[in-house]
Amino acid sequence: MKLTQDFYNRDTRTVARELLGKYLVRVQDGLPLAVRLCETEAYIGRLDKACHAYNYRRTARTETLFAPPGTAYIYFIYGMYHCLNCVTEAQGEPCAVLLRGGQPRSHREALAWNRYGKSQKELSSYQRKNFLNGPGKLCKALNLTREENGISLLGDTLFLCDRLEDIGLTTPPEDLLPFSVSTGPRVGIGYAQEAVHFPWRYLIAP
DNA sequence: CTTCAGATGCTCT
DNA sequence: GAGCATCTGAAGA
Repeated sequence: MKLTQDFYNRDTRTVARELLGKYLVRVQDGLPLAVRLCETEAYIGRLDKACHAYNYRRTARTETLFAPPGTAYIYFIYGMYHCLNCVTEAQGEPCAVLLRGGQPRSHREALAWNRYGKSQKELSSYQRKNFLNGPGKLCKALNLTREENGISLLGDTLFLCDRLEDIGLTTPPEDLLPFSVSTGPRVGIGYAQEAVHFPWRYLIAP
């Protein structure tokens, strides 16, 4: 079923870990584009210098992090890309999980078109292999921008669920196999002093 | 496979 | 004005 507010209203690291293997669904032109998540990172404002809302810093950008759990926090980065997060913990605690990578599970043609402006068949093997392994890539493929910042993940246009049957598809057997979780330091936060080493990156082990 | 430069504009000081 | 929770294509090994 669709993940509820109770799912997001928990410790951010727990949510980040449990989001692995879940499906991110973005409805575009009536089509449910689905991605299986395989990489996430936790950001916890009250104690984490890597978090945009460290020490409860409140600015126009971080306002979304103070929204209720189960809100989408989408920000613009490096002048070109967007990153999608799920707001977590009790409202007022500025915390989120960055969605860093996934695997396509539906409408691959639409995903390829969003990402490269061409058909799936025209992609190079390099492009295929690195199709959704980055937060900017995820947003590009799902056509997510700041337009979607602040929308609820409990609604019907952008949400997470634990089975493809929830959107009228069939979950492939490989997705039902148990997996183990790897952890490690987060990516691209070299400025964050002691928080640089926090092992708050979660991946489905290879 | 790896490294590397360059792109590009918002955000906060 | 400096820096950024990134990606791409080209070039080298």
